[in-house]
Amino acid sequence: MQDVFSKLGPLIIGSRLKRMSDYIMRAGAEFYTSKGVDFEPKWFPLYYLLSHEKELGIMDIAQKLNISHPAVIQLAKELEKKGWVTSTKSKEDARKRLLKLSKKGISLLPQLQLIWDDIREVNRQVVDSQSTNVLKALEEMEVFFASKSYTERMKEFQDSKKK
Amino acid sequence: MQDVFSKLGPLIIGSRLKRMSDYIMRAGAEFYTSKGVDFEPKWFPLYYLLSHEKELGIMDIAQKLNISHPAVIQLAKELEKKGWVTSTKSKEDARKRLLKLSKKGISLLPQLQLIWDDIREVNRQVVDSQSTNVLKALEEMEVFFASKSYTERMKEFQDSKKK
DNA sequence: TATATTTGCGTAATCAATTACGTAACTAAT
DNA sequence: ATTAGTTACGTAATTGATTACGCAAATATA
Repeated sequence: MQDVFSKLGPLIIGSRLKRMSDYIMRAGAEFYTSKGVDFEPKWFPLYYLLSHEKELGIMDIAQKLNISHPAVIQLAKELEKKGWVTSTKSKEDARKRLLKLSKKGISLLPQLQLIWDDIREVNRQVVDSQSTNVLKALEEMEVFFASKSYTERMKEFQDSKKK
Repeated sequence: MQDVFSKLGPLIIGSRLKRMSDYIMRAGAEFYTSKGVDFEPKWFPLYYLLSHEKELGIMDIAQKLNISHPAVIQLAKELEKKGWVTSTKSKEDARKRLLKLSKKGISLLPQLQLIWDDIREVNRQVVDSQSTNVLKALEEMEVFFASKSYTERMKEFQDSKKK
């Protein structure tokens, strides 16, 4: 976006965040491809999460990743197809299907780690270049909305105007 | 996301930006609804752009908004259905279809302005609450990547490691 | 002027993720 | 022990946006 939107400032925080995130995600995808690794950025959160936990149910994952449970099912299906993830029925709770990395999935980890290290490094360059740290800003926003949601703040502002 | 990801830092800038943008956009949608206005946040950039220009071709818009041209066509279709946007064939260039706000679309503007003012106000609260300004951080990122793309920086980092 | 290339637009297919809905298993309350 | 309510999961439909493709008009080139 250009001129017209520069004046908008706070009005379009959402759109601008989206635009930047799209940009970075796309570049990430390119990078996996350039390294000849058949891995997609959208798999990262689930994969990474599973690499740090023995096994997790679908809903647990959905909550931790803050995505819908059908999204988890979909991602899991793809990773199972790759042979990197397996699932077992829980013995304590027959409703639960537990996901975990397969041996093959675990054995891929070191290779991915190298790539993640590179991504982390370039991202760090970004952050280091900034006088205003985007991660810190995000952190602050998250805290801000955790204490009171956007919608609540909207309501309160509305009310305050009426008086 | 929680614990597991907090250590990730720079690695997941993209995902975190996306998460926050989703959150804000969703809240925006809620707000229009609560005000009883039949308007969706995704329409904002196109609508706002057209409110500041006489008329624009599909590709011009796609570039200005940094979205694909089919996306513009789709959005335009929706706004035309609402009766807020009309289109005419360009006389200078028979390939071009020019979009502009209809009278009805223009007459809706004042009402939308009020809502946008409220959104702007709450967004300003966010920014004002921050010791680290998210808009400034985004601005810096945009400049950073404008001077050299993410992918280029990746390549350079790869090369520098080889030596 | 004829031909090749580029540009603007539209449609179709695809993708990633969501909401809505249904079913089965567990839990709580009587 | 039954019943009601909740939770976990799966599928289907929908949404929003993209890429791929094709056509027609404009532009550049021979």
